[in-house]
Amino acid sequence: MKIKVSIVEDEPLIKDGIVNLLNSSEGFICEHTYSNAEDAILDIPNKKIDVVLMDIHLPGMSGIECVEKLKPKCPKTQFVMFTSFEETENVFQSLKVGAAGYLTKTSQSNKILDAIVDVYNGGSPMSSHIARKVVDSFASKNQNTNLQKLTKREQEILDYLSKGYRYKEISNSLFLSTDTVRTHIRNIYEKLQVNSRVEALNKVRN
Amino acid sequence: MKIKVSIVEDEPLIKDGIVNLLNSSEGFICEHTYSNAEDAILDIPNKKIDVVLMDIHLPGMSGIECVEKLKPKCPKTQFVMFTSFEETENVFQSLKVGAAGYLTKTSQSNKILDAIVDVYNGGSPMSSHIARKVVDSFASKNQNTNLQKLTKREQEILDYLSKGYRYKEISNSLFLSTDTVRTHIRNIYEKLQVNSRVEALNKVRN
DNA sequence: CAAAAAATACGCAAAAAGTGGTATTTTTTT
DNA sequence: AAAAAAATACCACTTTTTGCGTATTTTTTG
Repeated sequence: MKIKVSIVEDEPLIKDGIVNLLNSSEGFICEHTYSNAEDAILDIPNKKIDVVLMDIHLPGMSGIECVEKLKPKCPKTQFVMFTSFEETENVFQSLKVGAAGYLTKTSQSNKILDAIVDVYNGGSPMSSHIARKVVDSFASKNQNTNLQKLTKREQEILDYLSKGYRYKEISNSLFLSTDTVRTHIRNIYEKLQVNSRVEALNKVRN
Repeated sequence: MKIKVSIVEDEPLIKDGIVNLLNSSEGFICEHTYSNAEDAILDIPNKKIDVVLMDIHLPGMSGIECVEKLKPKCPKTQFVMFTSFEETENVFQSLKVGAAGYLTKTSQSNKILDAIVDVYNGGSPMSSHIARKVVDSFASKNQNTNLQKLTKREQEILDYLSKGYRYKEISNSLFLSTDTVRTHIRNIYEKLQVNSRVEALNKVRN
């Protein structure tokens, strides 16, 4: 089984280079290529492509937008961004909209093939620097200063609020009177400077 | 400038091995070690450690919890998890609570030193497989099937709900009657099978 | 063009949430 | 031991949300 690869790249030299590399390597096949995002969006959903190499800088629609549109239509297809330099912010954005990894255009042939096999097997090829950005973006949400203002009990009750429980349901769950629950909630709102559940949750869930 | 490293590991053989490796390598120094999470929590905040190697499986409190407690107190210190095998779920959890990367205990000496330098320089050493898990966890939030059930207008109104707006505030913002807003919200709840704002938001915000 | 979907709107009633005041007991901190 | 903070509880009142029914106009789709 060969890995079916497509490439979206406007520079013919680079595109042809990659196509040659793929078709002359064992285990890869590249039959469809596109020189802009618009064409790719129209055609890729009709082919069953395993891996798409996507240039970030394209004429017209960017490669990032292109992934954003394509990924929902082809959830099984893996997208690997193809960048000139290590453009941290762009790569980061790409991962957010559904790309699985990225490659720099200066990579050596074997690195490129490795990366394609890697995404195909469920990995995310990326530098450790980008990896850190990604890790940070979902780790930071822990030490929430607003949450720390609340007492244990208040945090517990807020947790029930976040599940959509009613006062009565909370009081039953915690064996308290509803009035006590109301008091706690009033204090929570006071501390967080809000006047409703949703606002309170927004304050603690960044 | 040497990189100051600490290690939290209950197995003396492994711990001593690492300490030896570090102190006999150029650019590293390891003066403080701990054989359990509790001791580490008490002492590490007092030292200015650059990188902590943290075993996941410790007697008593786990290494994951240990990072969770320590990271807020020492935001500049980088934590690298130290695992026996590639335990995907545990590593993933560790990253969530503040670790920057991980190492397997079977790594070769030079890989270990490389990883320490890497985190110290702002990278996140990890396999491409773990990287994918991390990427997925923050990318998935896009094609939310529940959100897709809603019409444009309904999504727009849900967006206001998510900010804690009242019916009146929403209708004023959109130049609608509050009754129309109510109807939309009723339909949103119907489609999402919920009976309150918070529940609706939970359905679309995974 | 006909049918379906989406967006608009009104009314009534009940349930839930939010506001304000007050107070006692338990736990923690100084 | 005294003071402060946290957890508990009750009452009265207002505002907001939710539930259910119905209906017209506009837009989209087959």
